[in-house]
Amino acid sequence: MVDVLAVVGPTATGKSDLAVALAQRLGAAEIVNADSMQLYAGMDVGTAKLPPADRHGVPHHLLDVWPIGKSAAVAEYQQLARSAIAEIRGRGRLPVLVGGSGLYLRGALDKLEFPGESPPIRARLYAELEDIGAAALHARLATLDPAAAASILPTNGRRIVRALEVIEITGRPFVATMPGFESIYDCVQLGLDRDDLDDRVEQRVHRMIAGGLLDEIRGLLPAGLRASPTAGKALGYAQLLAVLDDEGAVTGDLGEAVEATVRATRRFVRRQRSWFRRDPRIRWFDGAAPDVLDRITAALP
RNA sequence: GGCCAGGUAGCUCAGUUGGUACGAGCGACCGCCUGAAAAGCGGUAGGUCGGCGGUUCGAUCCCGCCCCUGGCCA
Repeated sequence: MVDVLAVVGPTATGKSDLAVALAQRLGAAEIVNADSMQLYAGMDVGTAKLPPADRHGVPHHLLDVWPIGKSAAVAEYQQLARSAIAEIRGRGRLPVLVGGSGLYLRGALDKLEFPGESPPIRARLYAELEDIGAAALHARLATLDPAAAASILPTNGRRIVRALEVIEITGRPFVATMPGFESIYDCVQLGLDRDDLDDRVEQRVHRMIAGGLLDEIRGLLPAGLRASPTAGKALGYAQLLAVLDDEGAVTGDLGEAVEATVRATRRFVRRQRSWFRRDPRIRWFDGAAPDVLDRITAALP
């Protein structure tokens, strides 16, 4: 058997349930979350976090570990994931990474090293971005690090800022291209997809609303969900927040917010597909096939 | 039945005082992504400008008729 298994793919394909079933069938397996939003405590309905009852006794790691106000960070996740993996393996059990956050997955599994960060420097750069615009910052990046500038579009303020930040704190060029697909573990990545995702996404969003997403958001308001740099930008949360006031009263067009969530989620599915599509190591399975589990176990080494 | 507004990209709408449609947002498709990644960013494809006829060198824009939609009046 391998060091670690990963169940990846776009949202709403059934990864969570499948992973539990797989863990049960394999035995001695534990799940490690690789979903950037399920890391947040309190975001349950809107992130489709598996309720404890549906985990069927399979231990889950890295759920609910970050407070709402925290800014998410891949590098931190990388640490958490790797130590969870090490710990599980240390007990002689198999870690099964599950999630659709592509960069997080690669951060956990692959030879990726994230340069440090400096909140003050970043804050200053963002202020400048606000001030002089992305094009001007990009011009500066071009003089400091032509290679990075060449691979980052002049309109992408966010990445330009990060590149300048890294250069400033490390004194070295910013490596703006992803490395090849090389894992630090002996691992197998199982990709789950299905062609009825547009419908499933729509149904799921409506189910979330029916399942109390609005109340969940209201409950997170005091914790600072609205001001939160990451959590408040999550699919569904951002769109609904836009039609809720600080008391949680609906002040806008709720129906439109729901539709916007569906659209944004479908777009997200597309982005996830184009991210995962490039990774030649992923072995794809049709999540809609009734015998996915059999097919997957049959394909395992 | 009469009056008014409107019929332009898959959708919602700009626009052309008659001379190759600058179209926009959303959607679709494709792609990028190293500490916010459910975020951020880029590219491409879509239009007989409701139909028919007329005026004109030329009509999506003018005229007539017709069809459709919404509203008002009766």
